[in-house]
This record gives sequence, structure tokens and C-alpha cells, in this order.
Amino acid sequence: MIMPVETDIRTKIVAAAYKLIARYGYGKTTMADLAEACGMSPGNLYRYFPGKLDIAEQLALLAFEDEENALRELVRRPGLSASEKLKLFLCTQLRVTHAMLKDDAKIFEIAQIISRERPLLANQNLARIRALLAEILSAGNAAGEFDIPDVVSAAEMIQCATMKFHYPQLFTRLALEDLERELRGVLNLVLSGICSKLHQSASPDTQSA
Amino acid sequence: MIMPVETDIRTKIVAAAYKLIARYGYGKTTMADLAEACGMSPGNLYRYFPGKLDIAEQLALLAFEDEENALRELVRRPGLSASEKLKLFLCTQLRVTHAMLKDDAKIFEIAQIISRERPLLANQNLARIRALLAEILSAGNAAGEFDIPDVVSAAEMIQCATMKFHYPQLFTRLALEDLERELRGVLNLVLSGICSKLHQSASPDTQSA
DNA sequence: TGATTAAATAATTTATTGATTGTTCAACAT
DNA sequence: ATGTTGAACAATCAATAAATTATTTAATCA
Repeated sequence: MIMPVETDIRTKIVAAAYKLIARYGYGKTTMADLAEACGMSPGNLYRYFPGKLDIAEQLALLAFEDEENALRELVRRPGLSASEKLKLFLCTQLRVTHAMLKDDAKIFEIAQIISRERPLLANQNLARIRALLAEILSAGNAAGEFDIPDVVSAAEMIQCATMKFHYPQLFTRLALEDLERELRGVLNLVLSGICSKLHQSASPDTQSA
Repeated sequence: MIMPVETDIRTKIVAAAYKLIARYGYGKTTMADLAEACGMSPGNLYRYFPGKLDIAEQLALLAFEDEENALRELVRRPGLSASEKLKLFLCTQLRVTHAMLKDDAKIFEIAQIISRERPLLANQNLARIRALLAEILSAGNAAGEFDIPDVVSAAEMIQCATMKFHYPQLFTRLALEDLERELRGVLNLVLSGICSKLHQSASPDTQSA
């Protein structure tokens, strides 16, 4: 009863925040602007969110969720080998990040702010992505494509090995094509190590997405 | 004739700068302080260096050189397998960086400033380290330990895969032990891929430094 | 009584001003 | 003529005041 109403106004606030922040950036979007866009006083916002950062957190969580859903859909896609999925997964992630960095810098900034102020959330996002990676690796094991004794650990190590491509902004000014080339190279190296002997000669040569 | 004198004063300036910066940091070390320490006027410093940043650059180049020399000595050390050398090389690099971050933060800051203001120099340092990596890989090939078709490319990819450990300052919430564990995991993965079939069962299990 | 507001309060940002520092260069010293 | 300085100039930093923004709360409204 109270829940739906509250949820509707929260949702409305989040949607309005998304629009304003995409346009003006987080810092330049004031609570007064947001309240006006929602047709209420600034003080009323605090009945729905403890503070400005919490609204940003909600936006970041939605962005993480979108990313994870897209990647999960990939993982569940039939007709691809595990190697192909691994490559597609990580290349997609790189492309999405790179595109956002380029085209939606103001929204991207929210993820950065949240990563700094709420590191647990960023780590949870990484953990969920790792779980998806582990899923690919498990499927590769089950299909006899991979021979990985511990898929959870391997997923963690693959994530570490591809950290440069998860947070390209921290490491480099390289163009997307260069980053993709590097990522493909790293993945070929990694795949050489995890592919079972039966697939060793074929998988590292398979073309990526 | 002019050359030895000029070199001596440049060297003197660099040495004085090192002392002052190690103590006060780059930002708090003024050209006036430095000139006084060298027994000359501030204006005279500009006969030897175009600007303050150029003095910092010289210090960074010296630090890069020290690092590279230490790693080169490692690479040339007899009695270690290529796998062991690879692990030792990258673990040493991580430890040296981590220790500097902890114990010589003001000198470390210079490398960061130069990486930002003079990215070419930072990239050249990475390239020289990559060449040392390639040397290890070549030796592994020659010893029949590795089976790498293109050691230059593999060195590049190994560097990309270990980028997280090259810049530990970006992951300050991780303890050194955690970073080392991750690095070992990544290297085991990589080594699984580059070890020749004859060494496949032994090398990934070898204990690191 | 619960929801909302407008004003008050606290915190942060911005603008302004003065101080400091990097750099240049005319003047001076050798 | 070459080397050096100290003052002038330009750029940056630090301190302070003013403005703005986030948040809280007493008062008002439905």
C-alpha cells in the first residue's frame, strides 16, 4: 500500500536525476533542480533518499545491473563455444565501457564517484561479473573444451589479467582498436593455458567477435 | 671542455633536487630553495634545465634506470628456469613499487607527475621492461621450456595482463599479500599457455620467489 | 495525523585578493 | 664575450569572504 506509492516517487526521482545528471553532470545538478523537476520541495527528497549520493548510488546500481544483464544474456546465448563466449564477453565489456566513457561521460562519472565513495558496491559488481565468467568456464569444462581444476579461481585470475580493459581510463589513452587488439592477445594467451589438450590446436586461433 | 663543467653542475643540481624533493616533496621544493642549495641564483638554474619539470624528469629517468638495471640483473642471473625468472621479475617489480609507495612516497610522486606530463617517457620505460620480458621468454624458448611463436608479442601481452600489478597505487585497498597472490595466479594461468608440452606438468606448479 | 514546505543551519564551492613561486631578461661581474 | 644575478613579469597557490548547495527541522497544509 505505502510501498507502491513510495516506489513510484523514488522511481520518479531517479528518472529525473538521470536526465539532469546526463545533461549537467553530478556536481552541477542540485537537489533544488531535482526537486523542481519532480514538482516538490528540496526537503521532500530526503523522505525518499538519505542524501544526494544515495540517488547517485541508485543510478550506479541500475547501470551495473544493465551491464550485468547484457553480459548474462551473452553467457546464456546458445551456439557459441566457451572460448568464443569468453572473448565476446570481455570484448563487449570493453566496448560498453569505452563507449560510455566517450559518449556518456557524465553518467560514467557516477560510476567513478560510487566506486570511490562506496567501494563495496564496485567490488560487488566485479564479483557478479566474475560469477558470469566462472559460468563460461564451467560450461567450457563440461563441454570438454577447457580443463580448469578451479573455475572460481580461474575466473578471478582472468579478471585480474584483464583489469586494464575493465578500467581503461586508469591505465591508458589508447584507442579502442588498440585496446581490443591487446585484449585479444591477452585472451589468446590465457586460452592457451585453459584449453584442454583436445582443443589446444583449435581454440586459440578462433576469431573473436 | 665546456661539457665536463656543464655536466658537473647539472649533476649537482639533480643531486640537490633529489635531497630536497625526498624531504619536502616536489610541490614544496621551490626553485629558490634548490638554487640556494646549489649556491646560485634561481635564474641560473635555467641555464642547465629548461624548467622545474625537466629536473623532475631527470630524476624520474634515473629512477627508471635503477629499476630497469635491477630487473636486468635478475634476467641475467644464472641458475633459474625461465618460469622462475618470469615470476621473480614481476614479483620483484611489484614489491619494489609497493615499497617505494610506502617508504619513499615523495620520490614516487615524481614518477607519477612525469607519467602524466611526459607520457612518452613512461611508455619508454614500459617498452624497456617489455624487452627484458621478451629476453626471458626467448631464453625459455631456447631452453625448450616455452613454446612461444612470437616472444615480442607475448611479452606485450604479459605486460598487459599484469598491468594491475604495475600500478598498485591504483588499488590501494589491496594489501601487498593479496596483490602477490593475484599476480601468482595470473602468472600460473599465463605459464600454462606458454609452457611447451614437455614442461606443461611441472612449471605451473613451481613455487615462486 | 501524515505529508509537505519554507526557512534555518551546516557544509561545500566559488570568487576574489594577496602571497608565493616559476621564469625571463636587462644589468652587472668576470 | 661569457657567466651570473636580482628584479620584473607571468603563473600558480593559499587564504578569505561571499555565494551556493545539501540537509535538517519547525511550521503549515490536507
